[in-house]
Amino acid sequence: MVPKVGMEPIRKAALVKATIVEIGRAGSLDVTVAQIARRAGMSSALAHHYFGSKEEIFLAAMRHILTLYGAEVRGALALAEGPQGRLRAVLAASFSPASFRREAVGAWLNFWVLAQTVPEAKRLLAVYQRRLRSNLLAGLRPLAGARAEAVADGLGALVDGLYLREVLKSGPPDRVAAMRMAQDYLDAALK
Amino acid sequence: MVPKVGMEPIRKAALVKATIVEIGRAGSLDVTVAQIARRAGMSSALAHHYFGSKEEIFLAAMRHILTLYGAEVRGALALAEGPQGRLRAVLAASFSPASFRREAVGAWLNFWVLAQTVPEAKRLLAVYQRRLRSNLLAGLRPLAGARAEAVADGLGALVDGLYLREVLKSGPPDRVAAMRMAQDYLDAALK
DNA sequence: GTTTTTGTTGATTGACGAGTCAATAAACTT
DNA sequence: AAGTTTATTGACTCGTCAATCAACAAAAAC
Repeated sequence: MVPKVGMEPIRKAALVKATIVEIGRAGSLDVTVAQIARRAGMSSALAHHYFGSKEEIFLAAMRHILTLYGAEVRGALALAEGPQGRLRAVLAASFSPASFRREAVGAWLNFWVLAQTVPEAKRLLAVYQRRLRSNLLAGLRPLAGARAEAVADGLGALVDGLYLREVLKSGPPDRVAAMRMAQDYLDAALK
Repeated sequence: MVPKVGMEPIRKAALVKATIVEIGRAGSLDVTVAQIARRAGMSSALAHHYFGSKEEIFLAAMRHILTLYGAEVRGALALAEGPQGRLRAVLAASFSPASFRREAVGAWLNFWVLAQTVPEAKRLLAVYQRRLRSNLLAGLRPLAGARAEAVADGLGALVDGLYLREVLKSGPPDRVAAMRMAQDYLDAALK
């Protein structure tokens, strides 16, 4: 009830976070703006005021998740040494506690659905795929030569598949198992 | 306008087919019963009459896709010889023209979303996963021994991932490429 | 100190959609 | 032939929800 100045970024961040939580809870994009706004501690009118439309809210949430993931990758890559280390770093980032948590994975799946109808969502997902691919490729070329591309594509699909399966599993996410599975693929492909 | 007897199975089949088409078109589960009914050539009231609710319609569509896939696998398996042949057969069925077509893949993704909220949908998807796993396992045990389970899980995730990626791609589905990628994984794992 | 910008919400609008119902008609049953 | 079951739909109810609006309050600008 006490309006303060400089709220915009705070409100927007709160809405983005609330959106991911709500999508994760609902397990679908059937989440009302009112729900999101309530969780973020404001009226739905305010949510519309800042974002203009529900679609914009979703897109902002997507960008947030992608940004988070990007940061994770950069961070891990900075410490990595050698091609093998770089590859491990990329995989570790993909299955990091922050990225591989229930909410985020659930949201991820639903963003995939969103991408089928909203071009901007498709674009964002394509950016993610390209980035993953080129990161893997950088590590793979010295190790796999001409086969690097095929391995990168396979590994990318495997990572996505592991995310997908995580959604259906009950119980807490098992990052270690997922990580090992990706690593096994890599070892077998490089043998 | 001319009621005939014995329409129930015909109407139901038409609705199921229309559901898959509409979900594929829309790219989401935001499809109205009226849309589905119109495509199936009847009123929405009739759709409700036969299925009771929208959710039941979705579940019937899921069962249909799973049944189709199951038949495909059985058919391919009948002709297969030896463990290698059986594995190839399972993969061929997974990427068969009927299963790996746009509509079906799009519907598949959305059923995954449905499984997050509708227990019966989750159960159906679990059945599919178990079946795929045990089919792969049968072929893998003679070839991979103790590592069979890990390979089956990895290959299963890869197949799901390839489906997922198909959704985002533009252009017609490339069954051959998907098939090769799965086969490469297999070859590498068995090496 | 008045005007403008920024923050905020309750109330309302307008659309849409799932599910129900009453009514009509043909086809089987007895 | 009367009664029951199956097929079929147009019209309606009831709820939900995205988006808008009018209004109020505080801070910043002038």
